[in-house]
Amino acid sequence: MDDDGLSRVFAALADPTRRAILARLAEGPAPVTELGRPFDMTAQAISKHLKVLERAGLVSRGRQGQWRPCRLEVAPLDRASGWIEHHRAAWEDSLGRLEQEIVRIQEGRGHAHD
Amino acid sequence: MDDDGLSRVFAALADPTRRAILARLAEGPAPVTELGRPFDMTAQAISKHLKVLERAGLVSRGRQGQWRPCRLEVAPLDRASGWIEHHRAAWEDSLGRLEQEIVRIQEGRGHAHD
DNA sequence: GCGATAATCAACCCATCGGTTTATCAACCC
DNA sequence: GGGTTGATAAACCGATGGGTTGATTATCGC
Repeated sequence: MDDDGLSRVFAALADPTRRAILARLAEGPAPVTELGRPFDMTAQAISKHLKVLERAGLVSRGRQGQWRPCRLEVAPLDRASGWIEHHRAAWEDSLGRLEQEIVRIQEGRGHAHD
Repeated sequence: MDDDGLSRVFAALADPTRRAILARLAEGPAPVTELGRPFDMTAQAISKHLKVLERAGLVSRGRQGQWRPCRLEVAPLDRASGWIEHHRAAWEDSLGRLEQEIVRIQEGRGHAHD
């Protein structure tokens, strides 16, 4: 995978187990074993998923005795969502321009270059 | 990769080349060669990227003579962005509940169970 | 100190990814 | 028809991804 930040975030989101972990963390911090409980998967696998999420900046981990509580970090989510929204908006705009273009043509002025 | 829709969308977004292609398509439809022009990459590689985007539902392709014009499809972007926003909102809510909890404790009522 | 629990590290397996090269198909132009 | 251009298909390659087993570290409770 590519090592730029946005790519890491999207790649981290591209796995249902990791999305479920994030969904759980959105309800509040939790230690690793609790995060892994719903899944039919070894603790090591969960640990790997958490490392992916951590490298993407989506979770941060504390240390509290023998537990390593995980917290959701929203900043990368914002950047991801921001990228999507930005380009969706650009698409809407280009649709708008196309509409105007059609209107201009229908008004008999041909394709615009004013 | 997992074959559920959201995973395909996020996986498709997890590559800078594909994001650049989508960014270009947000400005309006384009044939394959034009999409590939900015990249130091064979046409076959671009074709593969487009297939990934198509399987994710992010682009649709027409046929117009020897060209295959590609269009951006926003519906999957909406679903992706929707997933993110939904869980970001859940996180804000849980922060809000935590704040209220703290207020309760500071008011000397201990941790709430009323 | 000792056993149990939380979590990670390391090595390995197999499938998929991103890219290439080579070959093929389809449509245009003369 | 024949050559050129647009686009894809197929086979291959090195790297990475998601999962496992086995061993290791650290902390708790007694």
